[in-house]
Amino acid sequence: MAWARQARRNGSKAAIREGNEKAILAAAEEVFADYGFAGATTSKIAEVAGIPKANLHYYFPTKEALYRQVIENIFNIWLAAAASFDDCDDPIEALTQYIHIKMDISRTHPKGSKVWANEIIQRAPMIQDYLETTLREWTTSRVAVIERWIAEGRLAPIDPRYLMYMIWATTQHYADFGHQISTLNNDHDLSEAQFAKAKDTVTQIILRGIGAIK
Amino acid sequence: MAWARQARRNGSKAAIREGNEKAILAAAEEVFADYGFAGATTSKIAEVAGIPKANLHYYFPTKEALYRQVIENIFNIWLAAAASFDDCDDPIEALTQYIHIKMDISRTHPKGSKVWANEIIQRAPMIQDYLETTLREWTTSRVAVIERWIAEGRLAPIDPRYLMYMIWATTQHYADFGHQISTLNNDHDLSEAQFAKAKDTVTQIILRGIGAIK
DNA sequence: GTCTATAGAATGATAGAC
DNA sequence: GTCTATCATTCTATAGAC
Repeated sequence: MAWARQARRNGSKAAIREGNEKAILAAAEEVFADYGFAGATTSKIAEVAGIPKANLHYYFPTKEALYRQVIENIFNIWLAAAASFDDCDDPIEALTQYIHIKMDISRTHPKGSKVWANEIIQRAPMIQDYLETTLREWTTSRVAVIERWIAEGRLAPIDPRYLMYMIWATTQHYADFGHQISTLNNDHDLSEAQFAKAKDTVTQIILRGIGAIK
Repeated sequence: MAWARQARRNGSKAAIREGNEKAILAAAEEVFADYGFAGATTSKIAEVAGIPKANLHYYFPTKEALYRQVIENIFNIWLAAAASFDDCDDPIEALTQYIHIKMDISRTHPKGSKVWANEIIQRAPMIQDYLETTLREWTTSRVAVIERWIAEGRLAPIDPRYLMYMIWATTQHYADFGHQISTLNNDHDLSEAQFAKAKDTVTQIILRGIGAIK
């Protein structure tokens, strides 16, 4: 389409759309994280995005459409992180890698994690389909890998599902409960050094806990 | 007060108040868990409690007052659980006990846990005072105990704070993310046996992870 | 202590001029 | 693509009869 190419080049139409959509999505992630779906208001999102409320509805017809987009974004980020889990058949390396990436995402995308947490707490009224398809399949396949490692005597005989929940819980806690952690850190966000220490502690306890290291 | 005693005996006034307050608090816990503070509506709470909305405002003048009461309840339950942590100076026994009780609370009070999670995700707009006083003091004193255990060579040298966050995250996950866990369990809540297994797995990984057991 | 009716404010979404 | 004005709905909270 000639007009779209030209638009991107000279800053009209498509370029404007792209910029505004980004601003709206960033604002929506923040407001949904802070208030949940029901508590978030489109006017607040528009205010944070710096546009009139009517424009928000021009780009995203409904609050729900906007919300689903935000949820999809964090879910895809996590899925991509999970891929690294498969790149390697050494349990120590694979799990270390996975825990580290999950911790890093909690640090870089805390808002998305919070939106997800809100959605699950509310029993996934909008995204139950993801849970029953993609997430269920992903989990089943990784459980199988861990079971094989156990069968090969490379890990202690723990139930892989509860290990997985533990990894999710612990890593996402640094995003979802980040405010509590900061408060207990004398009202300061964890420094880079502190966060590195947390990441290391989490990894060590889990790997030692499943008998992967001494 | 003679009238109050009599009321409790024959089912009028004070007895009615007690019954209605209980019903409202239970309904409020459920609705706040499902929608967060901003998303919950007083009419929904009244509906779940089975009373007209105007009566709800008769017992609890504002939505915020009701919310604070719900939050205080779960916080006090956790504080009581934490006491058991102190009853014993053996790290294995104390931590096992604490993890078990925290897991049991996730099983028996999932809604309260969710309300708390929502509040923290939203950066504690209502209960920041608890975080800065009671929770901070409690944490500091327990960190000191764990540090002593480490100094005595009874635990591996991990940072006690990150261990504590791990225990909170992992145990509360079974309440806050219970819906996700059920979905991955083929849409069934964890059975008693499965939950016992989860509890055992969590305890084992953590205790082994911090070098308390082999 | 109960409950209908409603005030007054805020919400999601749209119309229509620019 | 922007934005003011506004509609229909829903919200918290209260007034006032019973």
